Amino acid sequence: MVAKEATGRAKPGRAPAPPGRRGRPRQAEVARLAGVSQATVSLVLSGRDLATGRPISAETRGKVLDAARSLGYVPDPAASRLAAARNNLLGVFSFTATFPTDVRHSYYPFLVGVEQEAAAQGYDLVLFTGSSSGGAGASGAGALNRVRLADGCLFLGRHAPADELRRLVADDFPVVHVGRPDDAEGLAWVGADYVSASREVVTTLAGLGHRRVVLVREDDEAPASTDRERGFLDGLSASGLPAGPDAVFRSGDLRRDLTADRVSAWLAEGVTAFVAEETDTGTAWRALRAAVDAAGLDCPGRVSLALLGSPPADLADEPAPMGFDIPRPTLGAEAVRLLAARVAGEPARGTLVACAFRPGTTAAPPAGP
Amino acid sequence: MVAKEATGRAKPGRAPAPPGRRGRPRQAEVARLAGVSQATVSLVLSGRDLATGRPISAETRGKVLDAARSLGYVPDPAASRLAAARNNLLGVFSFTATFPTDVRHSYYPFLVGVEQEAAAQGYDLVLFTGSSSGGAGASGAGALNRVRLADGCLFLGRHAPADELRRLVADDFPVVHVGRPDDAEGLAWVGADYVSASREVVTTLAGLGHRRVVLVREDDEAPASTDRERGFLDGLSASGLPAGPDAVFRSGDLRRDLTADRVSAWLAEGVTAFVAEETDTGTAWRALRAAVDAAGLDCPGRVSLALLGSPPADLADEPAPMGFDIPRPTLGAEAVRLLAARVAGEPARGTLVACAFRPGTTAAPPAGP
DNA sequence: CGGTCGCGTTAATGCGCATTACCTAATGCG
DNA sequence: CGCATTAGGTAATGCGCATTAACGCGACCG
Repeated sequence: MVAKEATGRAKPGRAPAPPGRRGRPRQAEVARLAGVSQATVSLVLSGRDLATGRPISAETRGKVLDAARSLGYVPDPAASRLAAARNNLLGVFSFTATFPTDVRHSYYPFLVGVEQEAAAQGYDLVLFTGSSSGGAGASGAGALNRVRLADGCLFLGRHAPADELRRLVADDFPVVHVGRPDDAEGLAWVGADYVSASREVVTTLAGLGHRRVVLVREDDEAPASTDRERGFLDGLSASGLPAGPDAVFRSGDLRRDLTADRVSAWLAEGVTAFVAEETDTGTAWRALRAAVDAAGLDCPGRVSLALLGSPPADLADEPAPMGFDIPRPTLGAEAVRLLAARVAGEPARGTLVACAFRPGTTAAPPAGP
Repeated sequence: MVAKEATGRAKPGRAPAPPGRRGRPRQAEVARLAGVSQATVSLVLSGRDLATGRPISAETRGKVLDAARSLGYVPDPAASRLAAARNNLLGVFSFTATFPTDVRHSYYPFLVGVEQEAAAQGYDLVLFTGSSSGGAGASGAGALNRVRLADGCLFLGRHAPADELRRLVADDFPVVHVGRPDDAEGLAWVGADYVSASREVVTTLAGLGHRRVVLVREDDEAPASTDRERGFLDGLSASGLPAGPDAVFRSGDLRRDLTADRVSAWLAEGVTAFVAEETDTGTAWRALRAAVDAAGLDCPGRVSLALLGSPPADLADEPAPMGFDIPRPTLGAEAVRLLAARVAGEPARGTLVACAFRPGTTAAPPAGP
């Protein structure tokens, strides 16, 4: 029967019992007590017998269950996961440092959705911090490799090192980027639908009676900016309003260029509403408000204002501007759903999540002439 | 050399490559690439060669390290742990559901500290989702077991299933509870020092000239409540003020019992300041404010008020009450520090974290007679 | 110049569980 | 009654890593 005592070697490999494992009973002990084999214990306890048409007699089941209960058996997750070749872990990698307050405002609401959906899908979360030299890997090159310990990973933040990310994607490691990337080559992503949301803001203004609206934006080319502009222009067209180049005011230094005089001039030309893009610093919105205030204009009595996004945290007390909010929890949940699909083998794709329109109190029908 | 093809059996046990592991390189592959054995790879990567006086030549080290880097190797946490080692993962298990807004306010600030300190100590975090049917285990019995995958785990929330937690502790699994538990039997914990903070509030009031102060509290026996009362009474004694039983007003229904008349009566007796305990709902503070308002008393002109904690989120706009804030990030960081120590083998202990005194605008010297 | 170290490396082994090939007995079927 | 099934269970195997006895090979000693 047994026949391999060929080598008379001793037995190496015996490791000292690690903490947390001490007197814990194993399946083998349950098996001995129940008078069956370890394999049977595994089958019964995992319920795999019923599922896979591999019936175990009720009597045996009972004996095993009793034995397990009386010994207080609990499965070792490490062993389970090792044997099952999957660890039920989803990574969340954030490039932005954790400290800045402005990030926390977007990161944690997002995390709420991630957490909820991950739990629903049966995954636990591993948080990788881009800053600091966390975990095994340093922060330099190869830092992203840490995430391979999970079954898949979410990436947040604009400053993702493209090459390293590409490497992961090339290795077929399931990855989902949060925020539409510049170059979505084979990369799965979820993003907010700025185009539709911006369009809705504009059509709503048009519905209030505004015939000339101006968009105020910074001078960059981020997808987030161009999407908003596109939505803005779409909205104008859809409302039958002129969507020419003078409907957009673009400047690299809004604080300097967006003056009270400029605003007054627009009013004289028939402009009755202004729309600011959202940026992480809220520059456009601040400049717009400042200029309108300086011009002594009442809002929404004299001019209507809207913000294509949420106001910066420090302006949370002021009256809510018309605009839209990014449903961060939803975004997080959608990201997890997509990632789970990737892990399950589905191909990469991009997904847009609708934003929530916010009526606010800064818009009203235009004043009479 | 080889000699055990004795049994002509086929090879069972081969699991089909499941999703989620795909191209993840293993030590064996690194070994092949480097032209050494898997054991050598393990020795080099774990740095165990230097530590245990088992030197590996610099040349071999280099080859292994290069191979590992180029393959993007990361150890499998489950395998590491199974083989009696660490995986540089710390768990965070929260019992309270994550959704309720009131929880987010305390959970995420705490997480900020945890994250930062974990990164500093070289750990990554695993978020075990307590709510919902998370991870491998259901939410029922044995749900806590998932945490054994990590090297240790933080537990948040009051509703920790004592028996399961006890089991982990009994198995010598490193655990740190956040919040002083009712029964700290062998359990490591971190908590806020309500006693000292409450005392400071009282002595500050006394320093302003108040000679009679009343504490308003609900009728329960949570450590958080009794600690505050103790600190309150300590503060009175330390200031040479009467700390008799009539210095504490205790009621199961403050909204009903704490009336304007009652407050007026206290004033007539010479009371010039009131202190409310903090609860999750802010009941005591709300009731106190309502009564003072109803009595038409100016604060801090006529009476001084203080809150032994932070005001509830919905009252964040109102003037800040004198009191103290729980330094949640610090608490989180301290929890991680303690957990890391436990993982390293140090014995369990409890730790108190000092709260930050908040002057606020609701306290002033007592009005003249 | 044979024997011994010392050093570097490898082969073998097990952690606890899941999986599956195979085995035995009881039963069905023509 | 002989053979094919089915039911019920077991033995063997491997997941990926850490550990350690043993091995090979020069250097060094006597």
